Amino acid sequence: MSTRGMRPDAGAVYRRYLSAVLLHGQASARACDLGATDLYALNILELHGAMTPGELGERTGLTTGPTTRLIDRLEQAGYVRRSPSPDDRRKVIVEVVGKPARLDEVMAPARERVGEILRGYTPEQLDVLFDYFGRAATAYQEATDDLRP
Amino acid sequence: MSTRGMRPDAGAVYRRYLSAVLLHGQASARACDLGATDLYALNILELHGAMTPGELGERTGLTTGPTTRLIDRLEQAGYVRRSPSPDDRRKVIVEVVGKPARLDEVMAPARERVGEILRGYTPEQLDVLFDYFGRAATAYQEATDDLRP
DNA sequence: CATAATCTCTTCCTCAGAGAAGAGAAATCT
DNA sequence: AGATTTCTCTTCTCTGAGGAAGAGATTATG
Repeated sequence: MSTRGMRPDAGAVYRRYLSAVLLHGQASARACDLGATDLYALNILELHGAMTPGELGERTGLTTGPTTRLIDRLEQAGYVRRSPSPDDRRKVIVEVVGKPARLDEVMAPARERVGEILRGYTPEQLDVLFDYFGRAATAYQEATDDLRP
Repeated sequence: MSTRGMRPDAGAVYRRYLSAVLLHGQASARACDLGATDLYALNILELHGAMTPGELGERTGLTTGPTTRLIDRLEQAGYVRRSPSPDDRRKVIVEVVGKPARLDEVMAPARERVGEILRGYTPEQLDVLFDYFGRAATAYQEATDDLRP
């Protein structure tokens, strides 16, 4: 790739990168029979930490009924655990107890390939990359939060 | 990903980054009422270019019936166009005719934030980042292809 | 040619997942 | 204490996506 200044195809490169990452994520979810909403909720729980069913329902956009059954599915599959809230006995805390093993397995080839790529960079270049990863993660997280109406 | 020799939290940083990107993608799709499979198919068409319903069905893992209706939905919404194959009159070519405007709109805040971040790097650092984007896109694409059984 | 294979599309059926409404338990407010 | 509000969970219903089987059209094969 030609990399001089702000190259004119920067947007195209980034779009292709984003599409490839998204497609791989979707394909991975499919490969381990995880429903779209279920993985969505798992991602939320991993990024924001444990929360109540109410908040999870709000973030997923589901009403209380589907939220309960969503948590049932995740709990059944062993990805999530319900525990009583210490300060409010009506509430329940939902926390991730283990990433789907199958998902890790399915994503392993991609991780290996990315690892291979990263090993090709110098420590200084890796500093740049991981600086970007950290900042971009926050940026996407904020942008996602802003999407909630 | 193997993170030997890198900063100890490299794996965690990368996982958070990946989760944030995936979650934002899912949230964006939701925000414009695109079904998970529909967006999946659109991503495939964008990354691999025009193809026949048969190949699209193979890549999405759908049988012919659902594939036809998937294309119907995308065509109805104006994202995709059917045209007859010139060399085989049984075949149909499905091609992306326009990215969902609403999706672009929904993703704009994230793009703006990422653009802001990228503007903070020197040209040399941008070289590293876009070199990575290009390589990683190919890596994820290959890993996704390997997922197909 | 005639038969088989290929490709898309249609039809019917099934079922997971989402909404609505309400019950029960617990906290909060007079 | 009694009343209201807040949470979670249950039940019922329904929409919509996906699978199976087959029709129609076209191409390939013997």
